[in-house]
Amino acid sequence: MAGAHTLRETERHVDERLAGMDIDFQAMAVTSNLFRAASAVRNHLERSVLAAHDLSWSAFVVLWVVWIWEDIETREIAAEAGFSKATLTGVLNTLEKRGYSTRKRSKDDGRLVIVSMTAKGRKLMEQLFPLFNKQEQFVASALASKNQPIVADGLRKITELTEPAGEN
Amino acid sequence: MAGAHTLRETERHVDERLAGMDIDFQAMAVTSNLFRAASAVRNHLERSVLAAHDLSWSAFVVLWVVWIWEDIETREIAAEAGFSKATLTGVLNTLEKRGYSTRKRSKDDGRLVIVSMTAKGRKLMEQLFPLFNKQEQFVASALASKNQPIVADGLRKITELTEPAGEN
DNA sequence: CCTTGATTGTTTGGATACGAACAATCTAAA
DNA sequence: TTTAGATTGTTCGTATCCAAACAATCAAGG
Repeated sequence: MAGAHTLRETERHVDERLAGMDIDFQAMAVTSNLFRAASAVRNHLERSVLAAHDLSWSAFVVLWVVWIWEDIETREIAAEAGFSKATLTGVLNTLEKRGYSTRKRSKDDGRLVIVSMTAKGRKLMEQLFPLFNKQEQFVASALASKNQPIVADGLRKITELTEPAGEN
Repeated sequence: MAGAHTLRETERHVDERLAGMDIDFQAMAVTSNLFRAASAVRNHLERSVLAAHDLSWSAFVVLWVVWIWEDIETREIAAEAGFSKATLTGVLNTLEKRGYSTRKRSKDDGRLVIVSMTAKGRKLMEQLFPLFNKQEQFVASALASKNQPIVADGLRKITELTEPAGEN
């Protein structure tokens, strides 16, 4: 369990504190459960898959994006992975130091940097991702199969609604 | 939109790279959308509600837990809020410095520390939480009302499945 | 009473993340 | 050609977060 108290205890305290305050409890449940789930799943995946390879969460996300897109511009990686370009610089330094990826300047535009995967990086992902997906299956197994698309679509709609247009 | 590419583009690339690899795409969608949504919603709530009061995410979570439970032990706060006791120490220092909460040693057990809210902290939450909940409503409005409990329950089940027994 | 082991909050050291400032580069208008 | 503004990746300073080590306290058994 998450907290030291049961759900029912928590509900009672919340109801007391918020009595007469016109609160949307259903919406509250959606967001609070969203954060708990994301945190729990991230920890689970880090421990069950990434820790053995000493990979941080963001390092794995970057590896994934580069693996899928191959020869991708760094600005695109930042957008896909969902964090700032400052953070990306550090992660790429680490990955490059370990020999998983390489950087080269774009010939068409001297400002851009293109990231590629090394054979070593590709090998890692070919080994790692199936294990990762096995754990994703475990996570999704908490849901009835018919509910999985409903949850996935709902989360995607939430993302689209709340995500600002221009990131970085 | 999240990335620089459309969903359809991404799907095509993913399918190519993972051809013949026996991947559960539905489970992959659940988890990847989970992280995107959590990150987007957190950013949205920080910008739309917390930034005006210069409150970090964890500071708000701690305020919330203390507000709901009143005179709560720090170990319980950490468990409810979902982060380490080391982090909690720093957050409580900040909140105390701003006059939102206070600490006192437990009389029953000299190891424990009890956290209480000040009148100033209570006032802040009474003003802040309704605004916060309004934005939670906005977030949940991405879902059809009948789907909101399905998503909330699904996320709770995912949390229970993946969260380890003893935290901290 | 004394000792051993467990528990709790804090401190410390290191990893991670971001905004702002910066240099290099491109674009477009004069 | 020259100049002014935009864009991109990196650097720098700062904030956040955690695991491990630590000191204080409690509980239990002799």
